[in-house]
Amino acid sequence: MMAIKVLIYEDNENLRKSIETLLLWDTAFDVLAALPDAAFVKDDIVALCPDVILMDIDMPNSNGVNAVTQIRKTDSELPIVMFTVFEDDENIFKAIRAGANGYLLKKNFDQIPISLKDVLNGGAPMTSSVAKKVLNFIPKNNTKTNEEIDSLSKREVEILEYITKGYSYKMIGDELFISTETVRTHIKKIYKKLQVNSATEAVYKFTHAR
Amino acid sequence: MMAIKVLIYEDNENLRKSIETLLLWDTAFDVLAALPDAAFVKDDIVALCPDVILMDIDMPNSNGVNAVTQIRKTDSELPIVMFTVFEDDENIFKAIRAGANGYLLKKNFDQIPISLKDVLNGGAPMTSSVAKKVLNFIPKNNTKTNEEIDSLSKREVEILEYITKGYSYKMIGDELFISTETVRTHIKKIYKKLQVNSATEAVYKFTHAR
DNA sequence: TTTGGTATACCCCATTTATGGTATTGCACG
DNA sequence: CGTGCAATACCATAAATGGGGTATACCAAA
Repeated sequence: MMAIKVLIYEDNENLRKSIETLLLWDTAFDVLAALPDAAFVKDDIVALCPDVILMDIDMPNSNGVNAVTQIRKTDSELPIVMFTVFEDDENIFKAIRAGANGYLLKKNFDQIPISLKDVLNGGAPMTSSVAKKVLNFIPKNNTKTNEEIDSLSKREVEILEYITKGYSYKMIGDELFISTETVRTHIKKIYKKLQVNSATEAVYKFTHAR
Repeated sequence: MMAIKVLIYEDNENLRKSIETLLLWDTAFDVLAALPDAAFVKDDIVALCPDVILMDIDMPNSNGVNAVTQIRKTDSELPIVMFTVFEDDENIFKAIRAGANGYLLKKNFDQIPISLKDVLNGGAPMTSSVAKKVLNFIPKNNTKTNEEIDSLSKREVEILEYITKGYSYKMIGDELFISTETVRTHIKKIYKKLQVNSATEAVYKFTHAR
């Protein structure tokens, strides 16, 4: 079994050394480099060919999330585990959207080896508190049905969808082969049913239901 | 410390007994009931007042995901951990959207105690292979940045957000303590930058970017 | 220092939208 | 066979919005 080639980005020197030491203990790993700065992450990858990357988020002169974005521009597969103290929605969301594969908190330092192995096996290692926040990013089924919107007829929904796309009354009429006046009649009923009095308000209610 | 009151739904009798036995070993738990069917889940909850639920997905006469949906109609907080062999996107997605808090695979049987404790502490216990699939539900950043939207100034974005919420020019002006005319000036620039000519069009472009 | 971008504010004018009506046709449900 | 609802269409009027200007103040970058 070949050793897993790891590339580490972590600006804190003590922590960086600690991670190296931790991984040296485990013969499964081969630390290619442990760098304090991800400014040249793309060059580093070309030069070192890592199997997996451990990436801090907060570093001077660079940002771990940006670094992930950079990597993903050329390599969509290389597993990346974020390693950070940040546990807020914003950072987690940004990292995931940038294309990170795992999200490890610094307080779970000891989980580094298992997480790196895990991500290489196609998993997405993350602390369960982080997983909780990830779940929150997924829109839930709204159990309580929206009466106002349900009361709209099929035609009304159709017209509201055109409104949503920014069509004017005239454009909608042309599209549906009905007069502008008829479009207006439908819209008046829509506004009554949704209890609004402008297109943007109706769109807001409509798109924020469910 | 009071014991954690657990309610179990699992149609397979052997497995059901095994789970009970496993939790009996751990004095932290108090198994209220282990039922083969979730048909009367809402009544069960009212009668037993569990702290946490372990829910199988595939059961005769009922479905674990539907059961979660039923529960969420009246209780949005009660922690629910799914316990299933299904590892496909479809089932995971449905369960999460229905409002499940954790997703445990039957092959990780031994993780039941830690997962139940975890979910009660606000975590979202899940196997990392499941976490991986959950991540896939989150839309990734489009590497190609939207130049039009990026060109908007901070103030312009702010105003566009009010437009999105259905505010009229006057309401926006009142909200930001600027004149309606200034709001109009901003909006004109927004339309120029986004190359649109109505509020609904702008909102459509804005909300459909990213 | 000049230039460019941002934020502020006002004017005029044409178009679009919103609100209030009225009216016909067709279809489904009791 | 009415009654109700959906879908169609038109009229009048008022309010809001969009497009064209012009102008000042501030700040940062060239």
